[in-house]
Amino acid sequence: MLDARFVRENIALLMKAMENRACDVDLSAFPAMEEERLKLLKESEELRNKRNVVSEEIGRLKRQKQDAESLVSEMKGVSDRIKEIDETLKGIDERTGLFLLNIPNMPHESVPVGKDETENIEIRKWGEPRTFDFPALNHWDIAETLGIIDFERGAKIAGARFSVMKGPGARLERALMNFMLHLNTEKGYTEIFPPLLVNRESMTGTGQLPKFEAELFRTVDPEFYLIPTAEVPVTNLHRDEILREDQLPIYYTAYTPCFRREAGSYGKDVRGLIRQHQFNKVEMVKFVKPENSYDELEKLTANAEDILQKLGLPYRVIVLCTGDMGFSSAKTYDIEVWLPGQNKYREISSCSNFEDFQARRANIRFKREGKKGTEFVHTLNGSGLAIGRTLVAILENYQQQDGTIAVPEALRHYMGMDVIK
RNA sequence: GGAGAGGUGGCCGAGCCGGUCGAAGGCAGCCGCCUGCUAAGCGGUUGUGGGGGUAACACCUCACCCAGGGUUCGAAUCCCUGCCUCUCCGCCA
Repeated sequence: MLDARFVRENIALLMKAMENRACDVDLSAFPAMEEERLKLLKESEELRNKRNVVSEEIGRLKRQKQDAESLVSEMKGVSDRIKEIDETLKGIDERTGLFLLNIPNMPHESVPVGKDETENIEIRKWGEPRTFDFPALNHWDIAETLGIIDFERGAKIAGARFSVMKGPGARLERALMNFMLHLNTEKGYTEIFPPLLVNRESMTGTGQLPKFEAELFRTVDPEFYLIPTAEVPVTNLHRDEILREDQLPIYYTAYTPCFRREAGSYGKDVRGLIRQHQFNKVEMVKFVKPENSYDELEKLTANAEDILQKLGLPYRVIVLCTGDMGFSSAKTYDIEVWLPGQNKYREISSCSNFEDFQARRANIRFKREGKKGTEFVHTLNGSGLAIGRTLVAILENYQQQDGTIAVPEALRHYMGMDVIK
């Protein structure tokens, strides 16, 4: 969320930013709405002030057993008027609030302007895509042959976009989770295992709601939302808190299952493990001081890259252009891993700086030593990494002619085997 | 699931037969005094958000005693709803 004051004072700047984002929110009505809101607010407050003063006077008169009837009836009118104004004000507040909640974040100045994913820019590449002297298979073919992923039964017991991991497949999933958590915690991230169902406030805090309701799974009675990423519960850990300066930066890492409706993605990645309603992910989340957040973004991205390097998986890093960035982000790097089965790079991590966008929504502040007042922290997060897609990358990159999979060196300890066969 | 108790400032804890309560007292923190140093002691001070105001402070004002409604001239205090915590019983991994 952006600051109401900022919006009304920088309307032109903002309209340009929204255009770059290919976002169609119409900001033109906002200044007039704000003017009206502030006018009513002032009137309401003045009346309240009057009521406070006179009510005190009434109390004094009554204690002295004097007549206060005329004042009482006058204040009755004042209270009615306040109620009336507040009613109107409440309507405007709701509209303003909803309006602000639906405006995406402002892109950072370093973000390339572009309309969609075709205008993202490659920043760097690591590793050479391996060449095979046999036809490289898709991970679903590899996995089904090895009997380590069962898509059919996944569909039977749950539905499309669900799958069952089995034997070494299940073990590989677990190995990756442990490997990533170990690596991240060694780098100073504190491990968190949060609730997987959260309330509406948490979803609003990180920006999923109110705009993206259709992408979330929800329980009915009582109402909870299933997390689409650990970003939600972990960032909301400090919702409505004021942190001390010396607590920052805070680094968290969390393994969680993630649940996504994938509404509107019909026909996309229908086969295999790439796009599932339920998948596992290890996430990294940071709370930092504003002046450090872009350095922290670079470090965060490097941490995610390190995992791929240790696994020996070729990848590239791209910076998303203004038109392709997520709603809450000010700047995002995507890391794409090489998939021989598809002969292309596919997203495996997304690292973003949200600046104070989420912090303002979730009311996460900090207090500087010796300074008055509070400031919003900056929040960041990145996958480190999406486990399902990492597993896909391993199957496809480490496949061997005989259909077996060489286990990457770094995982052997966790797998207790060198080859999946 | 049944029966009770409760949610007050950074923490503990009064107030809760409505007005003098942004809220006693204690602790912690900060500033100063005292002191050879530390401790003790003394005095002062310390919340958040909005609006206005200032070059910046100061300052003025509104709101906030879990949340949302209601009663009232006036609510931390009374009423209703929700959420959360705790105790006992039952059930369960």
